[in-house]
Amino acid sequence: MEPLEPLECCAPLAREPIDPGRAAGVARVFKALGDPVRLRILSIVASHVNGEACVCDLTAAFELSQPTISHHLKVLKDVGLLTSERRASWVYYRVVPERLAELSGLLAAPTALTER
Amino acid sequence: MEPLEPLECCAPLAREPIDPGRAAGVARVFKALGDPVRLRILSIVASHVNGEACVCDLTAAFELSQPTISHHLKVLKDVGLLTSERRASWVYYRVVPERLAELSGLLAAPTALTER
DNA sequence: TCCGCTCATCGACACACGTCAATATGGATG
DNA sequence: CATCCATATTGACGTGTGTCGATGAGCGGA
Repeated sequence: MEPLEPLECCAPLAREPIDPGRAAGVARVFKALGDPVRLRILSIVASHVNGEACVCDLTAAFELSQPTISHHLKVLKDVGLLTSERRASWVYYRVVPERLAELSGLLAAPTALTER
Repeated sequence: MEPLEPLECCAPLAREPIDPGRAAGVARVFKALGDPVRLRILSIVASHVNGEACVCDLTAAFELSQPTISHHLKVLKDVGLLTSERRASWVYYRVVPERLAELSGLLAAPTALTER
């Protein structure tokens, strides 16, 4: 599994049929979002003070084992939605806003034509 | 599986920790997007002339069996991303732009603070 | 150096998912 | 009614995924 892949970029889904290769990359990211626990983790981290949260903050928020939380964090990190930084004994996670913006842009526009 | 659920609505992920119940509903939609074939189907339908495509258009675009395409269409329809309408022998699918806009809004905002 | 704490990895298990061939359904046409 | 075409449903199969307990790895303090 490639570490991050160079960013999706640009054309919204409704503009033209998405390239199969790009579809595979984008699908990986959406698949990572396709789990309730991961969505909540992402939301907790994004809305946390300073925009970061340590693993202990997250394990405390769920009734799930610590390995399970760690697994979900790895999934989100592998698709570039989160980054992590070790500080002393703790590991802090942050969201990658550009990544969210890409996905948002992919889905945007088909309803009200933005310009024109 | 409930047919559509009343629409997600509103607060972006980064505003505050998402409610577990809402997370479950949103995750279902993202999971539907988490497959390359379904992403391509959605994109093909969205960018097709008149904003609609029949199943025959789609089976022609993939090297997959007709039941498989039909299955993916059902998944996308069950989460409210597509609607279908029978016209004579053909069934035409359209995207639900409001649904895409919801998801787009959920992911938006965390990067450049929109107001302020 | 040894211990305790935080987090990651491993191996196993049950279940969900994508795919297909076979079959059913439903409309149009003769 | 019989038949053909387009699409949906069913059942089966292999693979992927979420979860756990057990264990390993990194860091700081006594």
